[in-house]
Amino acid sequence: MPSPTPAELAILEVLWARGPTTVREVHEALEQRGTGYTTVLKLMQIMASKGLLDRDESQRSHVYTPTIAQADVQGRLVDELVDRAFAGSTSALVMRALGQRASADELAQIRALLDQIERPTR
Amino acid sequence: MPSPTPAELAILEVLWARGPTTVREVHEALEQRGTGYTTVLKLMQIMASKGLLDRDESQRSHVYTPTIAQADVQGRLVDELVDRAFAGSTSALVMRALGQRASADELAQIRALLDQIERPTR
DNA sequence: GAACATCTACGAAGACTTTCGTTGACATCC
DNA sequence: GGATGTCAACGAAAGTCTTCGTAGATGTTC
Repeated sequence: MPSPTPAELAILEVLWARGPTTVREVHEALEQRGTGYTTVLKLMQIMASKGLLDRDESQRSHVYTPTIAQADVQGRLVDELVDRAFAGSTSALVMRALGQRASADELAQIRALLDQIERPTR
Repeated sequence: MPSPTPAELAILEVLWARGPTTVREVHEALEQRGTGYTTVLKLMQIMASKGLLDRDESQRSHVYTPTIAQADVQGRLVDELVDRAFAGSTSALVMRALGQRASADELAQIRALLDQIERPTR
């Protein structure tokens, strides 16, 4: 299954947030982007044919559902970036990200995650 | 300046590793990919016209140099991914990355970085 | 200097992504 | 049941990315 393109990702975000959704609803959610209705429709049809979405045609307005979890897609995209731009080093990516846009709160969150990974609850 | 495409990034990696380089050298470095010589040449010409590379034409074999630092490109790509797939949350990306492929060594590295960020040397 | 190799330049082709206009089917409302 | 609105389907267009064949210029070798 291919990774979603940027426009596909925007649609997936809506579906992940709302659950099974019609084209109309997705289009309304993406309105600020200015993408037309038929554009969203076409993209979702393509995504269904790629296997990124499931389609329920029992109603006149078809209802679409993502076939992949958001976490899986995020993980895949992270892996791709690590491989393409960080020579496979996850820590290199993390350190670049932290050095760049991390607030104190975020740093604390990450420290907590490290604690949790290294000292798993029993 | 636009972000490099995947093929452009592969070329940039060679240039960052070797410094100013001819097309021939880049092509040889990318040989395992199977990309032809003229493909690499064309890409590097396009990159020069985009401003991603500088070109020294004083020799018959032109010598190319990146105009951007690797760290800058990595930072940009991280920012783009954070915006596209993590709703702008750097820590969400970091936590996804850590949960996924981080070895014990890498976790220790990151913990050290956190220490350094939060307790800067004076 | 003729043959050969190397290099740049150019154009074009194929794939993919995103866009939307148009059409026809279906539903709803007076 | 005719007008209006909503929907899916389809085709096509424009843009980008990647690829490479061919041609012409320049250098090298014998």
